[in-house]
Formats: sequence, C-alpha cells, structure tokens
Amino acid sequence: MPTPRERARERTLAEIRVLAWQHLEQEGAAALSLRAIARDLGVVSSAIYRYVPSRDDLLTELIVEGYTDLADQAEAADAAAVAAGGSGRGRWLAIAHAMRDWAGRRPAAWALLYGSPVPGYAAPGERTTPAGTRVLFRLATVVADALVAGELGAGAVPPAGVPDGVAQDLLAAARSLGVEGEPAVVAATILGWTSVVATISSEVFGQLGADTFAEPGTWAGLAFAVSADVVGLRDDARPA
Amino acid sequence: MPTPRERARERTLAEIRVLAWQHLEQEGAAALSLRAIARDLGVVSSAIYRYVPSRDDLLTELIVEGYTDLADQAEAADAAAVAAGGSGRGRWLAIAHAMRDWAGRRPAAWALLYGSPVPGYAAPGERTTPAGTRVLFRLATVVADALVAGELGAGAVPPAGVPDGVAQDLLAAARSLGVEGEPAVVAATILGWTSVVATISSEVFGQLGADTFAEPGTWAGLAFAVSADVVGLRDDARPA
DNA sequence: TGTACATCAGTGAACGCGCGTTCACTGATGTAC
DNA sequence: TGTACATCAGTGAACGCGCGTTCACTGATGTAC
Repeated sequence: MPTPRERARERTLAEIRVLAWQHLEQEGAAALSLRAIARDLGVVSSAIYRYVPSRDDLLTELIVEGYTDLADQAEAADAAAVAAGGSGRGRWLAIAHAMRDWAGRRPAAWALLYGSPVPGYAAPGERTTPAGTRVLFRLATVVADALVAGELGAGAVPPAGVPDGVAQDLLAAARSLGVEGEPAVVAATILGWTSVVATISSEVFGQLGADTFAEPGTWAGLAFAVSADVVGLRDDARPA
Repeated sequence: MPTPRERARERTLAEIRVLAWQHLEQEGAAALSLRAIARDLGVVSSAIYRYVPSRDDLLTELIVEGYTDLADQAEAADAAAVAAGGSGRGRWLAIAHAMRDWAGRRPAAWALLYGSPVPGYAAPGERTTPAGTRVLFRLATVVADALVAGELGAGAVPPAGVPDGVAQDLLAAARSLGVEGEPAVVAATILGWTSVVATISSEVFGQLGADTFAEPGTWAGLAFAVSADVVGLRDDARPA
C-alpha cells in the first residue's frame, strides 16, 4: 500500500508529464523547458529536480511514452481488426489509420518521434528502441501472418530485386525484431512502413501545402492502400 | 559597375549566408542565432542588422536558398539524364539520387526543408513556395513526358481508385504547378515523390536505426526503384 | 583638384528576456523505539 | 501514545550563460558642386 506521500509524488509526476506534453504540443521539443513546467506547476524552478534528473532525461521519457502510446493504439486497432475477422490488408490499413489518427490528435508528439532530431539532444537508443520498434514489429507480424494464410501476393519488390548486401542487412534487422521472412518481403514491409510514416508526416507537417486536399483523410486512405499494395497485401475482394 | 562599397556589402552578405549555413549544419535551425553569426563574422552583434532585417527573415532566405540549390541539382541531374538519352524511369531515378546526394552533403539543410517545422517560426508561403515546388514540378514533367512517349505503364494507383474529392484536389494542385494529367497519374506522382522524400529523410534522420544498412545507398536505390514502379515508370529493360 | 555634405558600416552599451543547474535552508510528513 | 530522528518536498538566491533588438555614436567612404 502506497503511503500518502508516495501517492502525492505519483500525482505530481503525472502532472509534470501532462504539462510537458502540453508545452511540447504548443512550442515543439526544442522549446521544452523545465522552468516553464515548474511555473505551470506553481512551484519554484529548482523544485522540478526533486522529480526529474534533467531536461534531457525528461525528453527521453516523453519519447518513450510517445512511442508506447502510439504502439498501444496501433496494436489495439490491429487486435480489433483481427477480432472482426479482418484480412492482412485490413489489419495493415487499420494500423495505418490508427497511426494517422494518433498523429492528428498529437501532432507535436508525432514530430518528436518522426520529425527531425532535436538539436543538441541525442536519444539514448537503449531506452527508446524497445518502444520505438513496436509498431514496425506489429506490421511485420501482420505480413508474416498473411504469408502463412496464403494472403500475400506479389509485392513491389521482386525477389531478385534485392541486392545481396541489402538482403543480409534486412535479415539481420528482421531477426532483431524477432521475425523471419524473405528479404523481398522484409524489404517491402519496411518500404510500406516508410510510406505510411511519410504520408502521415507530410500531412502533419503540412509539406504538401496546407490546403491541397479538402479531405486529407481520403488522400491518406489512398496512400495507405498503395502502401499495402507495395507490401503485397491483396484483399479477397481485390485479388492480384 | 558596382562601387567598392557595394562589392564589400555583397561579400559580407555572402559570408553571412555561409556562416548561417555552417551553424545550421552544426546545431539545427532552432539554434540559428544572429549573435553567433556576428561573432564568427568578427563584428559586434548589432552590426548584423545592417545586413539582415531579423532572424526570421534570414531563416526564410536560407529556406528559399536551400530549395533553390536542391532544385538546381535535381534539374541538372535530369538534364544530364535527358542528354544521355535516358528513359522516364532513368530521369526519375536520376532526380531521386541527386536529391539524396544533396541531402547527404547538407543534412541540416534537408532537415530545414523537409523536417519538422521550426518552433515559433512559420515560413511565409509566398516567398518559399515558388522554390519549394520546383522539384515536384520537374518530377511531374518527367511523368508527363513519359506519358507522351508511351513509356508510362500501369502505376500503383488504379484510375478507378481515386475518390472524386481527391481527384478534384489533385487536378487543381497539378494545374497550379502548370501541368495537366489524369488524377491517377498525378496521385501516383505525388505518392512517388513522398516516397522518395521519406526514403531520404529516414536515412538522414537515422530513423531506421543508424546501423541497419551497411550500404545505405543500395537500400535507397531499391526504394527509389519501387517509387518509380509506383508511378508506372517502367524501363525498356524491365517491361511491365 | 578641393571642399562640404550625405551615406553607411560598425561600435558599445543597454533593455528585458529566457534557460539549466546547484546549494544551503526550512518545515512538514513519516518511522523506530 | 509519545518522543527523537530521518526523510523528503519545496524555497529562494545565485551562477553563468544565451538570445533578439534598439539606440545614439564615431569615423570612414562616396558624391555634388
């Protein structure tokens, strides 16, 4: 049973995280400041150091939290698709849309994870990688399941099209995620994932021009469908 | 004929731009500081204001310069491909590789153009858009030329796959670039371009894990080839 | 060619702001006897 | 149940740093007569 003091500490820590995310959403990662958080917390600036070792450490924690939240959403969407009897393509699209929804709700969090690096800060890989690879791992699982189920058609990467060196690297990368697969399939999965991330980023960062699409969701849907094609995930309704 | 004073001014302005790029390359856009530039210029901080109206204005100038330099490279690569009798696919790949080379040489410049937005700064579209759309325009031209030459096979976007609303938006966007085309072709072009940009960004920003690929260039080559497939640019040697 | 005036680059001080982090301290909460 | 001590949240002052921008100024360079 936690003591009152411990519960107060937990509450304060949670509030710090909430405030940190608010600042991040409003001013971006580079502007995240412990002093500003202390101000909002109604506490003198040095008091923050009772809860957070340093600014960079807080940033790392937020990154891990962001990856975790995103992955939770993506996995929940996938689980729902599986429960509804969705095909591999359906699962892929469900994950992509869940990622996009998340990014739309938390644009600065998306920028923190998939935007340009924060100047003067290097994320410690050993803390961020486990959470950071969860979504890609799930997508790889979807593809692996589709392969087993015989749902995987020809993707955009011909088996003979993967140079030897790249094939080696792909197999190693896949193995480090705990999945196995043909180099061409792994390559197509990574390309598809890159394409999903890029579609979302271009929308969140406004790179296509903010007013190009009246309904960005429709455009994203088209882009996601193409990413599924690239991977080779055909639907029953749309055989290869 | 420029007076000596005018020439000195030009030289100082040029030196300011060089120093600004150096700082950008080293610390990122958010850390770009007029005071630091003045220091490097060997001049008191306020003297910068004889040359630059404000920090944000300098940033805008650098963005335009970056887009311009990138587009120059891309167009030169395309022109060389044309001169060498390259196919549409060859031209597309030449442009993609030129973009990647440029990004490799100037990673911070790439981040400035295609990374997450600089906090607290909003680029004035009327100054950046003309330079910013040149590369996409060139790619669209390549696709249009390939269509005329009968080189354009089926892309990843089926003509019936483009929802009406999106088709409208695509035609409008294409027209604003000064090109015409079927919605499906325009959509595929934008998707291909997005994919090229994403491939380069993931490499420059280290999103795939810095050490995933022993030869990142080979991976990029594969990704670019797939992007050309998405657009429908088949080679003589690799018919659809 | 020489002089009077205008232009302009660069100076130095200042304003007001923000930041991360350390340190000795007060005073309340929790714990062991 | 009461007392003595340890733990810990929060204070307030300080260090040393950086930033953008303004302003009155000096002194050299350029121009018109």
